[in-house]
Amino acid sequence: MTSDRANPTLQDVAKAAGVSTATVSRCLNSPGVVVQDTRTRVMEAVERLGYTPNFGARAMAAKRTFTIGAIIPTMDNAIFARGLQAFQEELHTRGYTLLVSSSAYRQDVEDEQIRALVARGADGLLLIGYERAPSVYEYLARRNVPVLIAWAYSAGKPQPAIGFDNRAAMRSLTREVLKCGHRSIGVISAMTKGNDRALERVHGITEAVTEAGLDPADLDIIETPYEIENGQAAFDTLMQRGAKKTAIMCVNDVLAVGALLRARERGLRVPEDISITGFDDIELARIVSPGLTTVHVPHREMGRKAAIELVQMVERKSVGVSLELQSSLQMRGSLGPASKR
Amino acid sequence: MTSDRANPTLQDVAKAAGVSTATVSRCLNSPGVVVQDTRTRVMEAVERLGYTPNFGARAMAAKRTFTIGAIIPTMDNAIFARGLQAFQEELHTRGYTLLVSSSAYRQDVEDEQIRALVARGADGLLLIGYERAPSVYEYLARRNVPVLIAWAYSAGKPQPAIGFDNRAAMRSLTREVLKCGHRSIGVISAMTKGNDRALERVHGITEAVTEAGLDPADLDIIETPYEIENGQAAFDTLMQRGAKKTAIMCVNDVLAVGALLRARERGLRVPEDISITGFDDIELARIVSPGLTTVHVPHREMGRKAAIELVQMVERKSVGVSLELQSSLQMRGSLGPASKR
DNA sequence: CGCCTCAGTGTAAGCGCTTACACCGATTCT
DNA sequence: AGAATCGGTGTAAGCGCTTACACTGAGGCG
Repeated sequence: MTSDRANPTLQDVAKAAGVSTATVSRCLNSPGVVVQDTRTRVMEAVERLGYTPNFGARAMAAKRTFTIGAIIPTMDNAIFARGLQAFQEELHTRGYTLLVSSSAYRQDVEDEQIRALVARGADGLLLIGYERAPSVYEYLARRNVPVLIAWAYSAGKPQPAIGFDNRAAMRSLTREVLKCGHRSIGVISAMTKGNDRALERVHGITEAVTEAGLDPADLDIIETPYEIENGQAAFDTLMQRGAKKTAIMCVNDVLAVGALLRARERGLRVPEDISITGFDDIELARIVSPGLTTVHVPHREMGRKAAIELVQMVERKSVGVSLELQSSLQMRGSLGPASKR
Repeated sequence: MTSDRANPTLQDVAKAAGVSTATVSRCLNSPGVVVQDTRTRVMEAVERLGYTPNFGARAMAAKRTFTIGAIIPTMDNAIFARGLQAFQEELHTRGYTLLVSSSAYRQDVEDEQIRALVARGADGLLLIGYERAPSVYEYLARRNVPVLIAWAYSAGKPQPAIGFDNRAAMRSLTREVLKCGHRSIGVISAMTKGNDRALERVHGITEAVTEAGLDPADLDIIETPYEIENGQAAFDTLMQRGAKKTAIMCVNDVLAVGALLRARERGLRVPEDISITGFDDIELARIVSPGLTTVHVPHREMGRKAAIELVQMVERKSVGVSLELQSSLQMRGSLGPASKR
């Protein structure tokens, strides 16, 4: 039965090496405690049989999986990719494996995937942004699974997070835009429902505008899903309605690139005829011409530090501390003085 | 003990609902077989306790996980993202969950991750390209885990695959380049070690060149890792050595974009002074200006069909059939007539 | 009216692994 | 020399779940 064609088990290895299952297990998990001679014999049997431990069984017995789960809104573009890559690398050096799912920016999907990852025994979870149903946090707390929020940071939130202040960053960028003399500004936002990063960024714009003594109601704001095409379409809409804009601020680079492309297609010169700004500083931002003025986010640093902190939490060496990283303005060619009409 | 603060188990639910564990299990897995009344009682208990089945235990007992694993070379750029997204979506509609890891283009890492996914009970695996150690295929065969190859297709390989003929596609693109009068061609390839797609593409170029009666030895080929920066550096190298090139063919869009940027930085006009081509037709290709002439790959279709076939294989309704998809040339501005010196 | 059938449920045997505890022979100490 | 110690190994009890099989009572049948 046990030596059945198929999957060798600990039993099989033990038998093959002439030791007990306990010894085999020890060879695999704490080799130091087994004497050299036995160990080589066991390892050889492992090799010969092509044995791979059954993860489920192991997790069940050990109550640890050395697995971290991450759920990102999308894999479709590069925003999360860089940070996640760094996250994974750091995790790897610490002996953890990363499991990733993407929620397609849908809260119900995210919910489902959180449960899936927990059920799979994820020792900890990395989630993007704060906004989700309280029941989700309750569930996680009850299951005692540490969670770290990334890509966002707001003082005063109960959840540990590592990220930057989306609102403040956008505020500074907006100040620059205003400094260039722009007064009629269009805003292309991602869908803010369930996406607190986008919402914070929009807030940053309105705050800066207000602070400059302007009426934020004059901002022409449009919300659209996260695709280049939508950036293009939104740009059209914005140009067709209301006062003539001299600047378009986008809450992320993908939408900004869409706007930029469309501007070019419409024969507008950037920034002479119209300025465009983004957020995130993904690769695209420096590829397009003119380069996109945007907010630079320390993706890799964030990923790396998130990994470090989350592992601490998982190993109960930390209850979760928040960390605010600094974003910075990345000035490129797409922002210029407001065109005098 | 069982009602311990922490994770409710089947036991707990059973007790709370006043039924046996078997009944709870049945409610969860084949609700049809349980009478309405009991079922609602159980479901209510499940809800109340916030119960989530332990995946490991379930996998161990049922020998099925409804999980598919995929290992891609990188998440760092968009090549695999689109196809993977489609793959995941299709999987989801069929009740499967996708687990993704990235191997950073390293075979040893891939190897490790294959084992990790198998250990986690992946019912099937999606792998990119054919090239890997035979021992890996043996391992998978022994463990009886269905594997589907994607992003590549070569007739005559034993493994089922879904993809396109990288070599033939590059051959046609090269023919176009030759048709434009280019005779001195530089090639920027990704590292071909362990990356059969890149190698095939290079072969495609040499074949087309040979077929045109030229000497493939005149091709100036350079290999470099997969980053925009490297494309830029490679472009410099290529321009500095050997005969003056009129066209640079890159085995993928990322490198091509790097080359394009550098060309621009060096004050070269594309395509008047130099032509540049890519491969993959990722988003970047249409963002840059001039747009990149490249090979369009049906990413989403590939992802979707891969999911369908792999599920068939996992459910033992197919032993794995290969499917060749058609790629097509995507002509944009970056390819033009050879500059007459 | 007793027997068979069958739908609905319970019982219990694993699935493959980790680990507390027991055990044993070889040192080391007094 | 005998006791205490200790490193190396085996024994066996779960971990939480699925499922073959056993059981029970209600309805249909002759």
